[in-house]
Amino acid sequence: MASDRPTLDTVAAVAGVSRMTVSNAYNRPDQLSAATRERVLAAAATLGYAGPDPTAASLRRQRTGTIGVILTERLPYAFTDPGMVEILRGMTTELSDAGMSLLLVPESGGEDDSSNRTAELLRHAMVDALVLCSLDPGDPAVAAAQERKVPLVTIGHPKLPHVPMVGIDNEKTAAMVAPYLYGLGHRRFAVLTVGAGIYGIRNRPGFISRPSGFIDELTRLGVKAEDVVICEASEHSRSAGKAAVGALLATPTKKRPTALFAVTDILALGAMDAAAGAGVDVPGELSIAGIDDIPDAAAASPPLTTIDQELFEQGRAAIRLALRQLAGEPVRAPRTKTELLVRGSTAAPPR
Amino acid sequence: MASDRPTLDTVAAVAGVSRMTVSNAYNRPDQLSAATRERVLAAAATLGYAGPDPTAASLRRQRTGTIGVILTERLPYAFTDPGMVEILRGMTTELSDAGMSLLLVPESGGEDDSSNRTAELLRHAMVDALVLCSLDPGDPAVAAAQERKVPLVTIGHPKLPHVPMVGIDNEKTAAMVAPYLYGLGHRRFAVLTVGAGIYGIRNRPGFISRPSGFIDELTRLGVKAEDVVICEASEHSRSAGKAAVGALLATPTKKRPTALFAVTDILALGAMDAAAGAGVDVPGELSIAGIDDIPDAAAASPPLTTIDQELFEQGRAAIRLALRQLAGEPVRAPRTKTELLVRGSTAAPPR
DNA sequence: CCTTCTTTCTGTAACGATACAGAGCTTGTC
DNA sequence: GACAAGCTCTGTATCGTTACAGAAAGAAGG
Repeated sequence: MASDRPTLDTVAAVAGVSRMTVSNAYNRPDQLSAATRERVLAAAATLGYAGPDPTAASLRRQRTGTIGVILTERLPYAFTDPGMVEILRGMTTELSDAGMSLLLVPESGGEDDSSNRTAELLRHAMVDALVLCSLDPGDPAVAAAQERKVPLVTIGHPKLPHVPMVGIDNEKTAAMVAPYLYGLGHRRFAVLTVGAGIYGIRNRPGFISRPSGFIDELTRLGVKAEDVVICEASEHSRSAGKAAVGALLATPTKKRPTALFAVTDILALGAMDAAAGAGVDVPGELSIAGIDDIPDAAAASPPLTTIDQELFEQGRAAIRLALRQLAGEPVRAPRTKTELLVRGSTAAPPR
Repeated sequence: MASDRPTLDTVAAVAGVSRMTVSNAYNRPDQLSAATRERVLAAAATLGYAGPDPTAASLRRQRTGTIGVILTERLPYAFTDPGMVEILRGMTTELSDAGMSLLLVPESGGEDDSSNRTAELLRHAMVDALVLCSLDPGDPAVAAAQERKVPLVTIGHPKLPHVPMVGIDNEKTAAMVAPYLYGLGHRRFAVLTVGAGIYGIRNRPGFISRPSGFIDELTRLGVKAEDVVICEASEHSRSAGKAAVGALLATPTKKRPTALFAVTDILALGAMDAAAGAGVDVPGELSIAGIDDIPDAAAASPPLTTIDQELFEQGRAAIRLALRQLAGEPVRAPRTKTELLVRGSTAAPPR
């Protein structure tokens, strides 16, 4: 039955007009008479013409109408992270306004092989610009993205030359929590982060720099290193966060830290789950604070004290920067505000 | 400085080889000697060649390596819906394995104008196949998608001729909740759904068919229509769900329904928020059940009784069906399992 | 030494559209 | 009636690749 797909020429021949007229019928209705246009569209309908081929049109137009995004973790993992989802939401908001689409490039495979696969996918991605989201500077995807020679924007990390970056200073932001908890009277602390080099999941820079920023600040306040316990989750998830503080909660009350700083809200919520399970009162016996202010943070009970880093706005800003580069306008990276939101999960230590 | 972008020809000339050899250097390393390949790549590096243009390559190859997704709601809204996110997660899982990318087509603009805009974007989307997610049959995006003449898959709705559909039977699924609650002893019910024709947000078919499936089943069990109160949220969000049951909770205890069925977990959680705020004990004074089994459902307190409809698997299945069509293999829509998960938010009515 | 493979590389012919510049033909104006 | 100004419509020249078929040259085999 159906032989080859009809093209503009096929339609043009049937409608008895030139190929350009058919093209105009789709793209510039004002360039031809209504009568001709209808005749062309009728011919197209008869032939089952699907409309101008988007790929061919993009090639000719030299633009794709798409912005690509590379996320830290493998794509399916990214969707389990409310913080990432919030960034994506911000990006799509801005893209909606611009009438552009979003291309999510997955990380296929795992282990070391992923380097080649990702680079390969990136090479074939039809995009006008790329946004790199919290990638490790050494990630092969970063190099592959740079080779593409399209406008680039990074979120969180890494800072590349000539590439605008959106995000917060992880060390400084984490450091904000220290004086607050110290001021409440806490002297024994725990830090919950994701362990380095976890199989199958790449580490976000924040998993290293946030703990150190927090601890450095504590040190400055006079807290001794031995009074800071570090808990490492096996991955960035609520359940892993819960599991990671199990041992901590099992230590005798006298010795146990009275405040826990989790480097993300996900982990903080996991810690709250663990506390609830172990019968440890939050904030009565243990204060918990996080970073991100994901939607679940405020809805938790007690509501989680955290630092809002405007993830939604970061997503918007990233796309805006990409669009500005495409338009040839000058770009300068915006400052992202961070604000400590004191809620119910933190209080003075017991006694 | 930088004049025109170098192309394959430019590189070929500099490396002293034919254009095809340069192409092969990138795509088929086994088709040329290692020495030549290095020479070519060196020339490319010198020229600042970004690699073969993905759009041109796609045109020639007649495939994009991308599957497009159209979601019910405007894209930014979709990311606030954990159910949608779960479906997306499933889709990306399957796409990762296939080494393909995901294109999210936004709904730009709002109001009626959106019809044209969406169709327009769909027309330019460079994809090998499209997945339509819970769209209303009358949505202009549905027609636009069909005109594209690429393999199609729908999730949830609508059922289109020759298009495989993934999803559950909304009426039957909702009907499963009725005998369970009735069996617990409940006789006065409330249904929480999203009101029809809300501005700026299109309605998913489930918002209509689920309430009717539930109510029909109740009727069959002998419950009178006057003993079923319908609450309509202004949009599909937790807070709107909370607001929508405010009046309900304010009614005198004697008259108040003892069981509430929310057509989605989001709404159910909103109802739980409202109950908590109004001091109504769940499940002591009010049983609440939802549909979806989103991650937050199990984590809620009390954990939410709901129906698992395997959203993650639905996402995977949709992509699998699309890929199978692309491969020219026969497709048949899979059955999605639904299972009532009885948790802590439902119990026998008071007294 | 001739034949038959391999290996390595090259030309030609699409892939399916759009930008741009202009060609006819009306219409309007004085 | 001549000339400018619109409106429609048409050719030509790319956009930057890859598929395919084969050519040239050296290796292997008898």
